[in-house]
Amino acid sequence: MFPILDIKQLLTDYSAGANIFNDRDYLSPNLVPQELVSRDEQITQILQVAMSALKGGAPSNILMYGTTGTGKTASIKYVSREISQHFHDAGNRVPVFLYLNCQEVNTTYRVIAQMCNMLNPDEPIPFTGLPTDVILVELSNRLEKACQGTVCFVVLDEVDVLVKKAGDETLYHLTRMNAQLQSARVAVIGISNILDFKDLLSPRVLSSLSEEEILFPAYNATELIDILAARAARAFNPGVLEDAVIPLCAALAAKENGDARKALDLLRRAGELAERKCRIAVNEDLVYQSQEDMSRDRVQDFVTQSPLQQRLVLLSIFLLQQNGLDPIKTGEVYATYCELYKSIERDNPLTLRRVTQLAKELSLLGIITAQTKSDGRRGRSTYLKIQVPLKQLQNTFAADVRLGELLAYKPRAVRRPDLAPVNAKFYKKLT
DNA sequence: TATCCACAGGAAATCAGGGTGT
DNA sequence: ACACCCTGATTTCCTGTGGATA
Repeated sequence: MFPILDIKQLLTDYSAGANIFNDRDYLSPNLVPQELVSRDEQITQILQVAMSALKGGAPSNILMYGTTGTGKTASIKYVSREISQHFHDAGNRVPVFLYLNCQEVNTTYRVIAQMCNMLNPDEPIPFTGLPTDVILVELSNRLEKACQGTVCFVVLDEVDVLVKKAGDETLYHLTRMNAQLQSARVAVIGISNILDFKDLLSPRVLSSLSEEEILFPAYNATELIDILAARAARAFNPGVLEDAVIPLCAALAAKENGDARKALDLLRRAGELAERKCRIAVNEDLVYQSQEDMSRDRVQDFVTQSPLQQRLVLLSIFLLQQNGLDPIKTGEVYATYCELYKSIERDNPLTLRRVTQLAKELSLLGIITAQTKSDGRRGRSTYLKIQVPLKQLQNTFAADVRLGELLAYKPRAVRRPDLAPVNAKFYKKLT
């Protein structure tokens, strides 16, 4: 017989816990609050530039910088909401704000197509197939129709991702758009997470895009406390947060680059944990636990969602580290990857070039560290090391249908450390 | 001090898979 | 049916490099 799940008991337990949340949406990083903490200066700047364009001046393009969770996106959304409301209330033509996230929309074609679709959803542009210059013409037609006599603000969030991937051609087209338009005008607002974004731009784009630059510094712990307190007052029911909770979330997030998004996430998770555990209040312990959960979930999500090749590369590094190899060099990782790959697939493994690329991606995600060092005559290589708890990775791999059984595998580099280091000829033979 | 190792990583090409208009 | 387009993943080709060692 299966044990019988006592639903009634669970329900009773659950109801006995306090009602933690009043409205958890207030802890969502996507919510644009009524008041933005510590961003008056930046908001004023955006507003000035935008209003000058709306009064008929030549629209200036804006570049906004700052690391993740410093309020860039929230500020621009806040300003666009206020401006739209203002023009609406005054009975004037409301300016158009097109918001695009370049993490998702990351090629010239897609940006232009997406803008077209936002301006006129009734005639969708196919997601591939058409030449880019054709949809550029279509875009200027649609801008002319939709923004007659007013300004279209094109907000390109995470614009650095777009430029890194597709170059600055998109920005070039957009900043030149005004020359072709009769009654509508376009202003580009680029939001970048990296501070040296301008280095990625060619001079022809740089001069027009960086007409106005606005810097968003990281929040310090005090500012984060203000932000959290304002949100928590609406998100939680009175009395459920212990006093130390908000300062702790703020301190933990301040340590990690002053990321408000992270601070909010931490607070929300702590609340959810209290709810699940039927507690009557949120305390420090729950915050620490949530922090652990966040790191675990991040790794788990990555491993379960990434493609086979990426998982194999991570597994190779894991096995080498698990078996005590130190340091772990790219060459050994590649050899191990090939061994693993051949044991589960018949066709060719990836080349070394691609595997180094995948390893680089792992290090960008913070799952491993990669440090390039020279061993003199024994060559130059990158030393890799896993940054998350090995136990955590082991559990995640163990649950992987395809890779679970490979956990017991001992890489050649571990079995026969006496063998000569792998070299270019060796790789040729493998691929 | 010139050499040489074991890669790093940029650039361009290729491939397969999804489309388009005529 | 055909010529042409866009995309993401990958390969191919290549030049560059830090520093122990001959």
